[in-house]
Amino acid sequence: MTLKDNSNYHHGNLRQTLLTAATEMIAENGVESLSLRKLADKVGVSRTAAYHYFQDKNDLLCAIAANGFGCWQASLNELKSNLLPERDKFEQYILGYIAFATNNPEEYELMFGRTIWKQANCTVELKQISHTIFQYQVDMIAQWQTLGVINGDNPLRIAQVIWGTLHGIAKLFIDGVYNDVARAEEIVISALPMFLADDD
Amino acid sequence: MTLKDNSNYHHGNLRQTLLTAATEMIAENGVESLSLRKLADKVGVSRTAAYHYFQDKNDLLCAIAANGFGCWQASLNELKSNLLPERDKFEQYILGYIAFATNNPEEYELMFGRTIWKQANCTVELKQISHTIFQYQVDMIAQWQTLGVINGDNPLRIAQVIWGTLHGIAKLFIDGVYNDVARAEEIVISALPMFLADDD
DNA sequence: CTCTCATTTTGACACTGTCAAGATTGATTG
DNA sequence: CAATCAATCTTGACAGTGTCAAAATGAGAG
Repeated sequence: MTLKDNSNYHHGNLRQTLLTAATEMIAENGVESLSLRKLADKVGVSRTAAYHYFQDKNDLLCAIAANGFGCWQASLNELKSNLLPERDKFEQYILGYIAFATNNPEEYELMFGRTIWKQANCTVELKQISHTIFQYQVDMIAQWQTLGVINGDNPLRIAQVIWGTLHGIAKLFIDGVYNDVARAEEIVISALPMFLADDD
Repeated sequence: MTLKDNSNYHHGNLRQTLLTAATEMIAENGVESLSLRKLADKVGVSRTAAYHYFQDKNDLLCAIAANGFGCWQASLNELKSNLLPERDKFEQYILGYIAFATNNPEEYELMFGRTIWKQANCTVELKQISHTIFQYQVDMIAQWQTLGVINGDNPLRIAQVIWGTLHGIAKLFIDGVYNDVARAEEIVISALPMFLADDD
């Protein structure tokens, strides 16, 4: 399907159209298979039109990733504002993380993958929003630790370990090392007792 | 430096030469920046010479990864044959995993990354050797659990969780989400108590 | 010496990102 | 209303990529 409707020139909101179309293409076939030319075709615009809104391909990808972080942030806010006991909230967080990753595998790959982060390809805008969220998560986990929901002495360290675990399990499935994505949730559930404080 | 010595034709052991040169280039600048043409230049051979030994670029990459798994297997064997108490062996395994990943980041990326594993790009040869090693690791961890060194009920699941944690921490650093690679070891050390059985 | 065939090269094609220069058009003036 | 302007989009071009088909090369067998 083609997304353009107007005449060729002065599309109106090409920037947004490009973003959504690109996000769609990535979700379908992965970051690797996104080319600016195919994107332009899909939107019904010439090869280099995107260069008026994005410095280069990398800039586009960063903008998409930034969007993804926005969604994830919203998800976190929703979690924070519900009324479950803290222990259940932590479980929700864990499961929510894996759900987000496995439901949007290609976007997750973009947000947390080497395409963007390797050798400082990362935009300042993206660097800001992502660091904010990283910090936000660390704070959440640190607080759960302070509240006695989860184990460990160093709050920062335990937050990094938990993130690492979630990220690692997600990645093994997303990258295809494991095939059956449905298993990701099972695995992370069996990781839960490792984190939770021993209630006796 | 150029690796060829003979005359142009009938290089002698071009396959091996290509493999080592490619491995070198990947270690230096990452998988993404390896092109068959630059590789050919470095070896002093024409662009398409590699096609006589590898079906395509992917086939080459799989062969390199297979090599990497060979090294990692050797590392595991060495660990298994030392005389430390099992608990210390487990620690050595954990630290060895992170060391391997952070010392050979680009090769690790190739071995466990999406370039090869996504959408069945993986060679049968690679699939075999890697699955053997995956299973080997799972067995090791399962045995540590049986011996009471580490916690958990389902040996397979705990093995997957531990692998996930190691993989995740390694990846966060390798892909550049975290910058200071030296921290990887610290983080994984603080993950240790989570796994180890509570000795009281 | 000639033949054969594994090995390597050359030519070509489609695809990629990106730059520089031109074309189009809606809005803004006079 | 007409002319100009600036934002927006297109065309042309270039270097780089993987890969296929066909040609060239040379080492060893007969």
